[in-house]
Formats: sequence, C-alpha cells, structure tokens
Amino acid sequence: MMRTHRAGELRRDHAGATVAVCGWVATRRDHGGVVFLDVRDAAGVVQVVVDPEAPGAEVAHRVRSEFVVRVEGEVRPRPEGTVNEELPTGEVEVAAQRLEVLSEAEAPPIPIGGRQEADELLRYRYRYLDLRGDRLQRNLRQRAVVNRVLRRVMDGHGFVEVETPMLIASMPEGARDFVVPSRLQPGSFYALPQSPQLFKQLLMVGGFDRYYQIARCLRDEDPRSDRQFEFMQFDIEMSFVDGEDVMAVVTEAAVTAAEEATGELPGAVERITWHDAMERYGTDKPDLRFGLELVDLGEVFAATEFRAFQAPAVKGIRVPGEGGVARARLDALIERAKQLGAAGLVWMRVGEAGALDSPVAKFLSEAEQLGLVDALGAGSGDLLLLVAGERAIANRVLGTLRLDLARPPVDEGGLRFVWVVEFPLFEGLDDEGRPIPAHHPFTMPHPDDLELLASGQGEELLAARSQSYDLVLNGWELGSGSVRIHRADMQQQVFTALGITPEDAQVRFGFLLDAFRYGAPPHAGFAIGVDRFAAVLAGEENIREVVAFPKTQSGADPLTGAPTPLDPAQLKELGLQVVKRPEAKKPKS
RNA sequence: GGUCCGGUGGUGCAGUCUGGUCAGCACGCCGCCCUGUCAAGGCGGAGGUCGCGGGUUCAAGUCCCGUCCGGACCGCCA
Repeated sequence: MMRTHRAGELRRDHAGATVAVCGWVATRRDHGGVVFLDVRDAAGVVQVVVDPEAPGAEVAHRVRSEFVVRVEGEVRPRPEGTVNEELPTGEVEVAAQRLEVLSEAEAPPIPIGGRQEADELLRYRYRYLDLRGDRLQRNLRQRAVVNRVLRRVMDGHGFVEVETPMLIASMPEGARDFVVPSRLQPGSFYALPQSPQLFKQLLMVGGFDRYYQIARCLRDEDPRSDRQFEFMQFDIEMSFVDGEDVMAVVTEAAVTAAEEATGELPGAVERITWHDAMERYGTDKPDLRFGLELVDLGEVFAATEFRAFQAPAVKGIRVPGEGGVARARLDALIERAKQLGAAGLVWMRVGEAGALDSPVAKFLSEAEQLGLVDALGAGSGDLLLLVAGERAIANRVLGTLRLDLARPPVDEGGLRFVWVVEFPLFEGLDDEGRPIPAHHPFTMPHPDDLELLASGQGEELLAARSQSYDLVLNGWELGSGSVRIHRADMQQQVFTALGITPEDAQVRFGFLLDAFRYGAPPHAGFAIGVDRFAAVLAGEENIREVVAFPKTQSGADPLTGAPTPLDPAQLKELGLQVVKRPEAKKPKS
C-alpha cells in the first residue's frame, strides 16, 4: 500500500500505529544526527523524525525541499516539551523506519506556503507550486464546499441541473462576446455565453419548472480584482413563482453555503429598496457591516441663507470620534469629494457642548447648527461631512467617503447579506433620449409602475421600477435576478419604451419571442457569482485567490502562455486571415 | 483607450527624490559542523544584462523619452 493515512490527519489517537504517509518535504531540519522532515500533503503537515541509526538516515540527509517522499514508521507522542501547539498534528510525530524518495525536486522559484508573498506573475506562472500552499488549498477546498452545498440545497428542493451550450449565437446587447470561428461555416462565428439567461428561460417554456446550474460564463471585458474573463454563476430559474419564492430559495442556499463554508453563522438577511440603499448608503451594494449612514439634511437647511446649501439635496455623515483629524486629511477628503463629482465638501468638527468648528459655521444660523447636530446624532469629538448638490451626486460622493473612512477589511465584521429590491427599470437615457435598460429587456416592471410605463415619456420613465433584486454580501454584489416578462403585450410595451421595434426584437431575440408564443409560464430567476461569493467567504479581496488558474489583468495566462497566435494552417482551415497582428510576444519558455 | 503604483542575484525588499566604493539586507540555494528541532543553529560560499530600447552626462540602478510586463482604479462589465 502506498499510504495508510494522510500526513496532515495524524493525531494523538494514532499513537502506536505503524503508518505510511506520502507528501512533499516542506522543511528539513538536519541536526547532523537526527533529522526532522515536515511532510506536507493535502491534509496538512506532520513531523517525521529520522534517527541516526534509522534505515532512512542516509536518505534524510540527501532530501531537499519539495522532494516527494514516502515514509513508513510508527506514530508516537512527542517527547515532553516538544509538542508544537501551532500544528494540528503537533502532539505526534512519525518515527521513520523507512524513507523513500518518490520524486526529486529543484528548488522552487517561489516560496511555498511561507509568509513571504511572491509576485503575482510568478504565482500564476508556477501556479502548480502556489497551489501547494495553505492559502489556495484552503480557498479552493472552501469553494468546493460552497458548490456542494448549493447543489445539495437545490437538489433538496427538487431543482433539476441542466447544462446549456457553450457555443451559441452572438447576442446583441450586454458585454462584448468571446467568439469562436466556425470551421464548417467559414465566416460565421459562435459566441461563448455571457450567461445561460435565455436558455434557462427556454427551459421554463420547456416545462422544467425548477432549473439550476453552476455555469461557466464568459465576457470579454477588462479583468478586475472582482472579475475574470470566465467565471462561474450559480444560476437558477423557476416557473409559477414570484420574486419572493426566488429570494427565499436563494437565501437558503446562500446562507447555508456561507455557514458551512466558514463555520460562521451569517447575520440576519436584510432587505432594502434600491431607493433606500441609495439614500442611506449612497450605493446599490451597501456594506451593512458598519454604520455611518447618510442623513438627509434637506429639512434642516430648507430655508438656509448659505448659498452652497441651497441645493436639490444636502446630505451628511457622522464619523464618530474623528473630530481630531488633521487638516491635511480633511483637505484630502475635500479633494477626493471633488474627484467624485461634488462641488465641494463641508467638514465640521464637533466640540464641547456641540459647538461646531468649521469654515462655514459662521454662515449657518443657530437653529441650523442645532438641527444639524440633532439630525446626525452628533456628539463631542465627532467629524461631520456634508455634501450639497444633485441628489444622486451627493449620495454617490458620501457613499464613497463612507467606504473610504470606515469599511472594515474583507475578512472582518462578519457576513451581512442584504437583498436590494425594486431596482429602476432603466438606468438613464441614451443620446437619443431613449431609456437604457438596467437589466435585460425581459425584466418585469413593478406592478405599480405599469401605468407610468405605458404613458411616461423620457425622464419620467426613469422612475419606473422593476421586479428585480440583487443579493449583496458585505458590499459585494453577489448576483441579481428578476421576475421575467412572459406575456407578449407587456414585452411589446417595454420594447416600445426602449425604442426597439417589433422587427428589431425579432432579429435580436426572435427565438425567445417565438418560444413565448407557445405558452410561456410566469417565471423568475437569479444568478450568484460563485467566484465573488467564494472570495468573500475566504476573506480574500481578489477573486484570483479562489480561482485555480487565473488570468492577469491583460487577459494572459502566464502558465500556458495563452493567448497565442494561431498556426497558419489552422487559420486557413477556419477561413480566417489576420489583418493586423501585434508584435509576436516572446514565448514564455 | 486613460490615471496611478511597481519591475534591482532564485524569492522578498533597500538604494532612485539629492547621478560618482550602491550593488546592500533578509529568505532561499550550495558546502562543512552539529542527536530534539519545528522559520533549527553555527561557519563558509556561489549567485545580479538593476525589465527592455534610446537619450542627457566625463559618469546612469539613479535624470529624460519610448516600450514591455504585473497590480489598483476609470472607461467597459444589458
């Protein structure tokens, strides 16, 4: 037998057992006589002792870091005073009776599992070494727990896992497609799916009333710390339900996965309307782990003589205990606010008895000063930050400052889920005054806004809400979903509002509209970005830390060298001709 | 497409502003010593086109221009 146990799972209970373990040499401590080897495998690390007279002694002196070894020996409790509290296996050690080198290793180009952080380029180029370290071992295993729990919960609710194609037609709208040339039909291309969105709706028409899939999605947009070209979506769709049903099952799946993956019970899952999220947190993905809520000061300054506050909105936040902050810091905050689009930023330091220390205090009446302190709940030693201007700008600026000033690190402050509901149907107007859909154009309008949608024009339409919902965790947008339109008349109404003619619609979404003509059930769905979810649960700020083989910000894979030029013969077969080719990159060796 | 930060032995960094013993530290690696360490310890050693190209200068890791790569962000991500 190659091995009887995993190295990292040996405990006091194993004492006395003769075992065989295999793994990598994490460290070697050679005392000249006795040699200690820390042997690492998938379960962790255990100390192997090779006594001078033991059969493997010669081998032990020769072994080097990252050699793959097999050790046979007796598990024994460590002698008095040599227990290692830091290690789960620290109460025992394996006394080697046989030591074999299964594979030699060159000195690794990056440190493995150490405290020294290597350059990210090198970590990706030698990902197979980086993967041996604690961090990625833990993160990827935890991610697997998330996948497993999501599947288990969905299976328990009678959902059917259905796979959808990777080679599909390019859809207009949305992100840039990755495309794949067709060999059989030169000049034509497949697109890789940005999401299974339209297929899952077809599955509803096809009578699968509860679908889910953990699906790979691809979007050709610049990668970021929370975004790769390819990513996984936990995707669901349900028939004969409303949004509440969807939110309920997604909540159960997400909370259960979070709890089992981290061993930590998430806080209560809250709910907030998009409008309230913007007003209270200045963002549609509020981080509820901390306060500093935005306060509307419009009433306080309704009749103010201070010109800067004669604005559509005056809002403020109270930063507790920061009243002593340095002037330079305040100047930096003002600069930041201006970069974010504010006309300016008013700061106030609250002194004893509520006295306000601020460049603008002298322009404010006593009633305004009192009202301000009262509205913000300010006390001695606090710092107050106020922004006046357009409501959306004031909210955005203060929402950003709120994060700058008080957002906890990603791995602190617990897990705070929040549903953000009733997103606007449209996110703005394009150059020709047509509304731009905030979600995809099949999102069901809010029932109370149907009239508005039918009669509204231009700007008025921006107030129309949709039956959509986002799930947010600690300020990260995990995913979004909506109730879909399933009736032709309403779909036509939305298309009209969007300026899409029936002919356009037929060209762009014809197959879905066709399907809907044959009896479409009311349906609704959701999708969670698994990478982001796993990153937050792992306490990582970068999703590359939960992706086994990630790409860099320029879309390269330093391990395989992708992307690469194509062989001329391949191009010919595909009927492709490269018109302008950038300088050929150096091969990665 | 843009802004910002970074690129110095295998790795992580200092040195760049103020050009001239500035090629230095730690880890790793190699050798020797060492029987209870756990980031073992001691002694010794090898190892660097300072990302690349051009320019300024008597002299460039250091200043200027360009370029490549990595990262953060903006644009983009229905």
